[in-house]
Amino acid sequence: MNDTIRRKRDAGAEKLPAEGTQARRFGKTRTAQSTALLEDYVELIADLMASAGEARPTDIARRLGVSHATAVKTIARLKRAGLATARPYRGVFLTEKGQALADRVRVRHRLVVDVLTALGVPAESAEADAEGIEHYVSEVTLKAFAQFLRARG
Amino acid sequence: MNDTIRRKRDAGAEKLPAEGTQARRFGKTRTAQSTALLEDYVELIADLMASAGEARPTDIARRLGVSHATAVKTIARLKRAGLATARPYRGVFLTEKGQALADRVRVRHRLVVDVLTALGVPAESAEADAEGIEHYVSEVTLKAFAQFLRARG
DNA sequence: TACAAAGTATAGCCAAGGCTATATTTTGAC
DNA sequence: GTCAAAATATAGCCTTGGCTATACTTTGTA
Repeated sequence: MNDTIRRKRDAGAEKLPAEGTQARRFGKTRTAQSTALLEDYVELIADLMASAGEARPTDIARRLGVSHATAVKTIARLKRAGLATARPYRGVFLTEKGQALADRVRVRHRLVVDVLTALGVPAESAEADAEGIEHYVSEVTLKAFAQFLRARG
Repeated sequence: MNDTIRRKRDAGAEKLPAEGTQARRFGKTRTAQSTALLEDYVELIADLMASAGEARPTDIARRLGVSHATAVKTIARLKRAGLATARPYRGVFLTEKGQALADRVRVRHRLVVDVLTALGVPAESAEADAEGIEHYVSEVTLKAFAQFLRARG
């Protein structure tokens, strides 16, 4: 029908901001998403081990709001990633690597929640939002957060 | 071999914190992930329309760092979601709904970047991290951010 | 005007992350 | 010691979001 668009297809093309930069940025975000779930699992497993003495697929599933089948499948991924060990019907355990990740995640989570709270976000929202936000906070930003909290006393 | 675990399988079970709450929290995070990508696309399309006068699959793909095929497929999803319209070989346009979403996303993005910057995060990191963070900031938190920036002048 | 290059679309593949339904194992109670 | 219930595992299916390879339009230029 009409072809108002497409007339001069490269008009303004060179005016676009550096695509490379943004592409890399988005790319990183995508990668972060794939690790976010594993981080959640590792965090939760460490939590369950500490509070209940063991981490069972059923508890993990319930806490994450997914089916046990899904939990089991993801635990298999954790094993493949070298973050956890598990033998059939015998519970899940974190490897050293998994424990290290859990520690890092826990610290980061705390920091994000504290910053949100310091900014005036209600505790409940801070906890809920941190669950999503924490996976996308870089080391640099994390340092700035810590600094901010320290300065603020 | 050993069965140290599993001995008393419900020990401490009732000591676990309210699973319902956390399950819902994680559940929300999952849902947010599925909309995050569409938000990115809508945001970018609006940006391209404004800066280049049109939004073409190839440009979208390049800016997002994905293949054109992936971009085309996701654009189809945008159409299904009622956020965009597109006819073969004729570019992508936002619907009213899509434009409204783009506006909301843009405002939110700005707010997140500004808050990060105010906290001392370097501009580049702030931009990069905001790309991931913004999708997980609730309305309540957004309000707190705005308030914080206002109070801080 | 014809044609090559650029852009666009489609098909078919893969892994992740979700589900339900169907085994199988373990456990605790009888 | 049996056996039912609970937990666990497996199989098969779906959607999303990525890819490459291949085919088809559009466009600008020779």
